[in-house]
Amino acid sequence: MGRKRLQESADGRPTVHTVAARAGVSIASASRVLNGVGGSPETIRKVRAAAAEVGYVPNAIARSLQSQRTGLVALAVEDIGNPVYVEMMRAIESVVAASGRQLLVHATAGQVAKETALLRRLAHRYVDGMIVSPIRVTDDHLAALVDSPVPVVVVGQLGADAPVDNVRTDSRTGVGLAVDHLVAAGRRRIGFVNGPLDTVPGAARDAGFRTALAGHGIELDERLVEVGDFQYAAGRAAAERLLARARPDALVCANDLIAVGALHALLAAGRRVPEDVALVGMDDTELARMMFPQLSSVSLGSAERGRRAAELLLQRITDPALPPRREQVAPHLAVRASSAAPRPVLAPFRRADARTAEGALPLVPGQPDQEPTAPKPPAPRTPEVTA
Amino acid sequence: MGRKRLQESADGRPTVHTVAARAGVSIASASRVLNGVGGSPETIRKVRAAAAEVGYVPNAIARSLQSQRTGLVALAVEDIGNPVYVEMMRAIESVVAASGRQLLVHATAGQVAKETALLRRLAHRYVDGMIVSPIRVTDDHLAALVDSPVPVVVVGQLGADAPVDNVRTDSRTGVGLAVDHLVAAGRRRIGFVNGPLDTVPGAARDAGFRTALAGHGIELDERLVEVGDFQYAAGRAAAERLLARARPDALVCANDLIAVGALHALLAAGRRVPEDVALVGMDDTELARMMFPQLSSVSLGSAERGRRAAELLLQRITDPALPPRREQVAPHLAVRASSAAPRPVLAPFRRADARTAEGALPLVPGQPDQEPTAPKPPAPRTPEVTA
DNA sequence: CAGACTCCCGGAAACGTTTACAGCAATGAG
DNA sequence: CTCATTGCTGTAAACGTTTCCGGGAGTCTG
Repeated sequence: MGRKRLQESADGRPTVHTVAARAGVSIASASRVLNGVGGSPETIRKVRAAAAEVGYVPNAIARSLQSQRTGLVALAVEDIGNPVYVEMMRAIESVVAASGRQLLVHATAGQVAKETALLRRLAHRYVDGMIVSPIRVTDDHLAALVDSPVPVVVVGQLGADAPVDNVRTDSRTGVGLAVDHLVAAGRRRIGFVNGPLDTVPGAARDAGFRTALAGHGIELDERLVEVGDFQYAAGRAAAERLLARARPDALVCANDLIAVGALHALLAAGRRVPEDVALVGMDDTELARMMFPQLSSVSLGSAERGRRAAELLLQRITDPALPPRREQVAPHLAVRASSAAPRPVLAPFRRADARTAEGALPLVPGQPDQEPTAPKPPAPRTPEVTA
Repeated sequence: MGRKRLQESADGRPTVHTVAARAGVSIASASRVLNGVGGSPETIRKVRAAAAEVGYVPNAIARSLQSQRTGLVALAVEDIGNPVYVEMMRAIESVVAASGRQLLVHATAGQVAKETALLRRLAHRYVDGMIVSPIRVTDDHLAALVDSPVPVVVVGQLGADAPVDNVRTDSRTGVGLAVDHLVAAGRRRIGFVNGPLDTVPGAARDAGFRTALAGHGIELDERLVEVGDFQYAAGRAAAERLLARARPDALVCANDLIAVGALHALLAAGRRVPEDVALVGMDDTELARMMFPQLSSVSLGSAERGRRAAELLLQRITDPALPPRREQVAPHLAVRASSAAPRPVLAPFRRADARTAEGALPLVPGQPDQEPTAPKPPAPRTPEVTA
């Protein structure tokens, strides 16, 4: 004869069978009581007691198999050390939590393979949906996204035709805001420290920088452009390379981590910020405000993008038939001390290293930021919680 | 008659039944082929083809129900915005990934209820194990940890008797290292900006600070102690309160975020760092190196703790019968520019506010750190048990 | 050529839960 | 007093996979 049907799970933990047997009722009754639907007072008492005695804890996997949902939502980002993703994550979390679900985060370290694998694994029903923010988008990627078994929302640029829910910003324009601001402040030798050009944001920002300079009739000196990756150390190294061969009077950085690296490089090289070199970062993370001087930064609305992505996802989870949607969040510039001092120039700018010191404001951090300058609050969006 | 047994899942996606039917084989054969075990060449061909045609993707939930494992490991931390957790996470991730599993992160925002809920939910079998790093430990908490249905490893202090795998550091001693260093550099009016005292690390660091001062025969001026929380903004505010009522010549901060806040407060108040006030943070995160001047910081070995915790967890997953283990990682101090200038004092220190400026090194960031000075405090500090 | 061995296959049971359905007792109305 | 209604209950069928087991065909050995 076969192994007698036990009432415990393989590893010895109690199951609903255990509880039912102990309470002297059927598993159906036990399950009902445990879920709080139905049951006579007496049955409820017995089942509750039995469950407590054996320390019953339901197996969520089994429950999910039956109910076809897990109550979990995943977020896959490239680098969880980048504060921009932290802000995004917080925004997503609050929306997701409000729906009674739980958010799980996975860092992909920008490896396409890893990210695709995650999709192909988690998405195999471990989660009810996921939000991914890829910085490189390959065809493989796209394919995995398009026929994902669970709803997916992408934060970031994606081919216009991709039938995937998508929340993006316009970082080309964003870079333009920074350049406009610097030009208005009299800066002309504007440098750019970017991330890898084979990433979506890297390419967009490069294009934005060139377009913006051209728009002001400034010819680009290629020695003023340097590329690293989107991290602090690489940003600093890239800025050092740039400073070794050129004398910018302003630097635009492709994100705040790079900007912090550049700030360090500048100070170490004895340049004053903003008097000698004005500095503008991107993403407008908390990090920008933590620096001294506080960094001007182009906000790409990461919290807002996160919030909207989460809402899109929840909608799609409840109604998978929805057509693919695309939303856009406008960038805006937060001017702070690192670029606030107008460069006192009288005549058409000539000598790049004719720097003056006076005229620079004695900027003290702690002053309220002169918040968003540019395309003022994009829309009457619902008030956002995050900073 | 009842609904005919369909070969598709409820939501219309193909199942192994679909594939088997289409390939003209049994589900057992289909499953075998899909898992790469057995199958004749012909069968393999047919099944593969069928799977590709219908776009079959296995349901991981069902698989997990059968195999009793998910291949997922969760990490629950309080604040994912704190770089110390990012470092820990990276270390854990690399160990976990090497074992073929995937790491999921959940931020609990320090809410006990949330964390316990996570435990009670994820732990109900969604993951094969989890690492949690609670900053507040309640009885509820402890109970949830002890009888978690899946293996749990705690990073942080826990009652000595708790039968839970546990990797800790000794932050009492850690604070002592900072104080020793500052005293050796001639500082006497040493302030302390701490996190909440009702947290485990907050309490431990407070005790460490008091003990260390006493060890040097320095009487503690309570005005030099201030409390916020473990974030940047609160740290800055706390430092401002402290500076408004006292004139420290050094500040120890309970973590690097607070230290950055304090740095900001100091610079805004016109104090030079390190000439006027030496500054030491804790956790030795990347953030400390990103500041200008770079911050001295007490490393609590977060990456190492993460790595060890992950190893402990993997061991326990494979062998749940292991007795509870406890490991400890020793703190050490990284001295950098923010505290490197010895305060030039000749005679036994007298007047607390008799500060001098000369003698301070013109410290340039970017110099190699004078790495770990000493797990070498004056007295062999009590190796610390619980907090 | 017979027997043993190997390989592949399909049926069916399991993983632990939820839930449709039907039976049954108690209650209320007429 | 009868019948319909209500409220619980238990049986059993799902959810989609993996895997044990027995049977059949083919191959090798003696």
